[in-house]
Amino acid sequence: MPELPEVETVRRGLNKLVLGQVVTDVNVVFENIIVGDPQEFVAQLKGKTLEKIDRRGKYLLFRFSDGITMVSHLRMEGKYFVKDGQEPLEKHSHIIFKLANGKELRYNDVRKFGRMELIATGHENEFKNLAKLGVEPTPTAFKVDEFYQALQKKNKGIKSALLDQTIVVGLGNIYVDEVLWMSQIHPETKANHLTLAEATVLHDNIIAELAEAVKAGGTTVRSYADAFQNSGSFQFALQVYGKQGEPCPRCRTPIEKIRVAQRGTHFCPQCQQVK
DNA sequence: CGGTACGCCTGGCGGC
DNA sequence: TGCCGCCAGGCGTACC
Repeated sequence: MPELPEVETVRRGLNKLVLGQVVTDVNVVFENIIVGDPQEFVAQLKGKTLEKIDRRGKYLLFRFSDGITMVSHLRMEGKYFVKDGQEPLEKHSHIIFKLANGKELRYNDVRKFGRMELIATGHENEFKNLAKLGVEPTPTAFKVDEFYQALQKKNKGIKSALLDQTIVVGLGNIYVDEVLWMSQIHPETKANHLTLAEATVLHDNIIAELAEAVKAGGTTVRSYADAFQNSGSFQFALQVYGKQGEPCPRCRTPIEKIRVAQRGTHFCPQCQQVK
């Protein structure tokens, strides 16, 4: 489900709902969600206080007392709900954190792709999935000249390069199609063929687009919901994602859908041409 | 090393 | 209506 704006929206919601709560027990219904030994996972978290929730790229970092961080990735369909412990369990709730106030933080994931893992706070970069992440898409962390240099080293399509999270984090299949359309760059253009001018436009659009989507509470295409079970509203701002056959908002040429890097890819064949 | 293909899962939808 | 194949916002791993 989620790209950076959706993960950030979930993070903000959870920070309002469960901060300062003590975990009294954890019920692991589907063990494959947990990386490592599920019993150890439960034992480590019992009695710990949730102090805050951070985010790195699309990963949520739950900061518990005693230097424990729970790294949680929602992958395609993961969601967190906060429910009263009395309420019946949803069909796809796989990990249930019981809280001292009688509520439960429930992790729900139809496709069971999400993963959770405990690490030592401050040692994030010893975990290679976190260590390989690129910069956050903010004006302070994400610099045009570094972006351009990184693209020069990538001998693959720009869409694939932006999806792999090693240059800049946060873009997924929806927002990458949107920013490439905004920047008038074909998704199969080799990353190392972009000019500095093109990279600059793309850089500015990535920052602006993700910030706008965060402001809108994310995008709901299928099933995304934040911690309050609200859906976002940014789907109303999408220009090309899911718009195949509809006229390009810029030139009226019908939007096409093709497969790039094994992903459904939407673009305007007139405005976005391979160079 | 860097690049691409496939597996992980369930459910919804369109076509027959 | 029922079944089947395809598709889905992501990542990690295996293999070249």
